[in-house]
Amino acid sequence: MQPRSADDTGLQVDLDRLPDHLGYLVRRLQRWIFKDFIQTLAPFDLRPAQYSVMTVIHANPGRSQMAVALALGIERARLVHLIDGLQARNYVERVPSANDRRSHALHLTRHGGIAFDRIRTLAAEHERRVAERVGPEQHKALLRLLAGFADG
Amino acid sequence: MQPRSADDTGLQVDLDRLPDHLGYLVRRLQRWIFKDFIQTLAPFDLRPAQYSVMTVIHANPGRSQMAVALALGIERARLVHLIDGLQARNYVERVPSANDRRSHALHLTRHGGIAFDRIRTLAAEHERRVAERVGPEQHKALLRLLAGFADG
DNA sequence: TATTGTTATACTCTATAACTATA
DNA sequence: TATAGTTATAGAGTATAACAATA
Repeated sequence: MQPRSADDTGLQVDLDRLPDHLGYLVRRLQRWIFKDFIQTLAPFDLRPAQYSVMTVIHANPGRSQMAVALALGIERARLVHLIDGLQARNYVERVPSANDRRSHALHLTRHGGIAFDRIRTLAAEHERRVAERVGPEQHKALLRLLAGFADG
Repeated sequence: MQPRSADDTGLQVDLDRLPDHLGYLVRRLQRWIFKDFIQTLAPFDLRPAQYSVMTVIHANPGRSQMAVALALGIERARLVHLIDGLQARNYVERVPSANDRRSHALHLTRHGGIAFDRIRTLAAEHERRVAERVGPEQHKALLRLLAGFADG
């Protein structure tokens, strides 16, 4: 085998000022976290966005798609497809709203509620792995530092 | 105008345990940061991934696409398109490698180097806005907490 | 046999615009 | 006029698989 060359993969690469950009660090962490979430939730084939939608519907039954979209910072056009998918799996139902015939009241179905119990268990397991990865103290510090940040 | 109804947008929405998930908080922060980055760099129409690639090539001229891809955690198939775009704008050039005829040595062009100087200025301006948004102390704390995290 | 760059495909997510039915 | 939901489109990013040239 040849000695590795000057432009080879094996050599260290200088990231220069990238680590001074919070966006760079945050993005890399987020990718790792999402990858672990998706793997952990693989038995339910549930992605982070779907989990956040189910969580909000579970905690706020009867709210409209707009309310959920605004709370999560998801485009309402995107939420349509997310709800479509969850509805197709019989996790979520759109109930005609009594007050405003334009909107739907969102609820978890019975099946969705039962699934959500187990989904939550896996999500908690995932979070333990995140804490382990970044360090328990760092995990607490990060939750505290980022608490209440809304990207409005 | 009617009083707002029970499932209306105006009411508070309970996020339940979402804020205990680091992934949720990190994702929302990352979206805000990227949005600001894209706006700030709009004069160059440069996105975060393109900026990271130019930064690494600038700091490590002559390295291969694989080396850059590994350093940034970008799929090599994806990097092909990123380099294509930067090359089409005459920011980056692929030079045939002397040692390994399979690979290209990546360099910023003269034009790319000049642009990068100004791009860096805008990126620093962006970072000041990030620090302002999360708070200067929190910004420092976050950089320290996330330093060295690699999503390998 | 393994690696580099490339092409191709599929899916997720973001961003917009336009349409409908209601308000 | 404005809003809720929907449909459609375009682009970025991720994940794979396969191929040619080269190691």
